[in-house]
Amino acid sequence: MLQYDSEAGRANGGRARTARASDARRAPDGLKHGVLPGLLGYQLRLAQLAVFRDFDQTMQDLGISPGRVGMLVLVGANPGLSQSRLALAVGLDRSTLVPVLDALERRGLLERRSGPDRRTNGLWLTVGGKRFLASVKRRIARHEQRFLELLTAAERDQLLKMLARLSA
Amino acid sequence: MLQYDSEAGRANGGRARTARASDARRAPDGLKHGVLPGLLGYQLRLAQLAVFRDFDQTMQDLGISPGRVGMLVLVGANPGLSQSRLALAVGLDRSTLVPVLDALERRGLLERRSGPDRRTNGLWLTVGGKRFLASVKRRIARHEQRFLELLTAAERDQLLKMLARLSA
DNA sequence: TATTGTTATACTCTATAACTATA
DNA sequence: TATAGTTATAGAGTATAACAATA
Repeated sequence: MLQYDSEAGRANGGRARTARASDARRAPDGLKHGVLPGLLGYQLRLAQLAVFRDFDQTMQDLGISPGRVGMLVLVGANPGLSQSRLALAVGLDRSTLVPVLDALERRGLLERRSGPDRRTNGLWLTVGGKRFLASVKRRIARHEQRFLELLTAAERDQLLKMLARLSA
Repeated sequence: MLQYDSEAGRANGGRARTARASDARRAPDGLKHGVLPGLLGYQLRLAQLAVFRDFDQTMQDLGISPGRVGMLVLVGANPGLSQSRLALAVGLDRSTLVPVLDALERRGLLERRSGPDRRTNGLWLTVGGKRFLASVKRRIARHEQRFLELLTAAERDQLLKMLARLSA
């Protein structure tokens, strides 16, 4: 799987290109992947795909995506949150959120109540939504565990810190 | 921005939940993000978004996505590659690839030539495609540089290794 | 005037199923 | 029968523009 692929070459400002070991080596699929394995964006993408694939399998029967779980968590942690604030927090346009919330409401996981302002909706988890979220959280813990097992505690801390630095 | 959000709780098999410092703290947007900042999948997603956002800006006038660049690199490194093998390598269905290749061919970046088999197309970069790819690679080098600057050389190696371990 | 939620619409990326031409 | 490429179609997920109600 490959969503990002390149050979960087001349990273050092005009000097002759330094061939890297990975440039000519063939991957398990018999193809040359060039410098890809050495590219941050590429490895980041592959790792993210692996983690999300496991997430999907973990949540299979619950039928919920990482993005939707994120919304439930935010509403759970910030009861009465408005749609616009939630949209901002999850990086979506507020119009995009409308059908998403419709679906979550139809599933009985959350509800829109009138907010402090007559323009505004406050978002709240239903009782069922809270129960659902608790179950999801337990599974997320197991899901995370599977990946954290691949790292030592020190590595785990370092990885999280480095990732946070990259996205800052 | 948030595509993945949760509070894990009980990661340790039934013992009482250990509250983490981040659980109640408010993020810069004034919202409680719960344990999110401590979740691997969440930080991975945020880092990937940041890197891809920078990639887009870097390639702005070239109008090419990470995924498309990956295809060009693979075709460049493996001339005569078949569509099916490319689809497999990039994790797409072979039917999905058809319109993508149509567009790249229309842009004059690659071409389908008859393959070893009369069912098969061989994919080749055009002269223009090679020139384009070379230009893209120079920009990728600068793009990568911006992120690698945030890490020491040792950290960079360690990060790439840890990411590879996660996706293995 | 500005903000909140909404609608209508469209674009991107992806998959599945069925087709054709080969093998 | 199986494989390579293609077509038609559909489903996520997202955005922009314009609107009504309210501030």
